[in-house]
Amino acid sequence: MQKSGPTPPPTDDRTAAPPPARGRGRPRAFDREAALAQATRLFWSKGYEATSIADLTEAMGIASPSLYAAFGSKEALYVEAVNHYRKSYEGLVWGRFFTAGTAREAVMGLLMDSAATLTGCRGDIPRGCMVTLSAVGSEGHAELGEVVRSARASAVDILTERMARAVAEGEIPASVDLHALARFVQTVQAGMSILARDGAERAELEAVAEVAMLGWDARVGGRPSP
Amino acid sequence: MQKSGPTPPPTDDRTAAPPPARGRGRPRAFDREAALAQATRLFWSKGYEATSIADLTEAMGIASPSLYAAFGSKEALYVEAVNHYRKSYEGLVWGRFFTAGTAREAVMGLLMDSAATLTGCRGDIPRGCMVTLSAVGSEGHAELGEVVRSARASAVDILTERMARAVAEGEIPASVDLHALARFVQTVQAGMSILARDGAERAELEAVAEVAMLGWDARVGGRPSP
DNA sequence: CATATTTTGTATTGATCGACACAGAAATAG
DNA sequence: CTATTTCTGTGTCGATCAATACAAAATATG
Repeated sequence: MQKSGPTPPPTDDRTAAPPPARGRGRPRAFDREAALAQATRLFWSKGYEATSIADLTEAMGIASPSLYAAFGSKEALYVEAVNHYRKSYEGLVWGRFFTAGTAREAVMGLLMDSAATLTGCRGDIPRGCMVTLSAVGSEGHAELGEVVRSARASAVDILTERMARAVAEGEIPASVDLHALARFVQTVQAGMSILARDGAERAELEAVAEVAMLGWDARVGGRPSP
Repeated sequence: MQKSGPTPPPTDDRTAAPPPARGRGRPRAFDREAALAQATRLFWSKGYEATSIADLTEAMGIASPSLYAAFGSKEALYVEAVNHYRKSYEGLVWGRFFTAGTAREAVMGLLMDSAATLTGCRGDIPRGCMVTLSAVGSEGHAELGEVVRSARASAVDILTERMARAVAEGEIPASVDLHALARFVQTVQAGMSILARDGAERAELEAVAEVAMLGWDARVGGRPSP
């Protein structure tokens, strides 16, 4: 028995479906991406622990063996859901951040778009940020906690990098504590997720963003830090 | 059979142990308050869903029938735990708020004490605010959601009332949007809980609080809102 | 003392959890 | 066609969930 065959690389990397090559056996009867999107929405609105396999199979329109064959386990499905969330929805919040000409406009755009997106004003999506709210509820699941923690860390990294560029371009004085400023923006955005989940309206969060930008201006445009 | 006896009022109100009158039967072998404190810590750090009865009985040092006899159900125990949390720990965060002479000092004290308390720098307590973090994870438990939601609402009420007093005393111009300002402070404090749960240090949150106070100053001390 | 009342410890309850066995169905390969 | 491979649907696995039944133990009352 020849152990050859174009065995596609054993797919050790999670979250990546092997090239969509159509295999040999019975074809899958459901849309994997659509099912993943439904699972994402469910995890997003209910959290990891509170979402059961029964909830998932009902929302995804498949039976549990199909779920396990396609995604492996509940934890692996959650990891894929987080990645799907980031690819599909983070642009709503971070879009203007990357196109803005100044760091101030970038942060302003981030907070304003957060106010709109997190309150569900961008179509029919759950309230709050899936990654931010995963800070709670992923206790006791080390691997999942690491996934969402690194996602949050990347956000603060992006903020810090953008501000460092602004320093290099002369927009922000070199004396400003960029880490504190990035943490401040992260704090406001994280708080927005909780307020939004609690029912706060878009206009309220926009007013919060405006006050936050006053803090930004005072720190950046004002005198060098004490 | 005479239906008399000094039946203490039927204890319809939850969370209130009837006057510690020693009843007739076998005395309870554990300290109800101490057991409640342990349950509070567990709910606080793991959340409602992720905390099982087995976790609770182990931490409280009792068997499940004793738990149910003393507290009624998991939901009722959680409600008592939230009240215990508020009575025992909210003072660490809100203490200076009520003794401060000005609204600014009150808010500054609130945020600074939050930075210290939420990072566990006030003794051996879990990170983050139990009430804030309950915004997530109490989905699908209507009654519990209402308890923690009203607790959060009372926080923003307290903030607004203090600011209204400051307006009456001339500290804050009447033109300032108090609701937006209260929401801003609530947002920063809520965000701090998430950052703290994520591992942020006290000094980082204090730096965040300082930037937030710059926003306060710009809004309150600055020109009347645009 | 005897009796009533309450708690404790052991052992379960039915329900639900995540995950899977198995056989039939649907496709490709030879 | 037959053989092989893969997916679907039914049914169910052991573990754990929240919540109790039951009887022995411990207190108060009479």
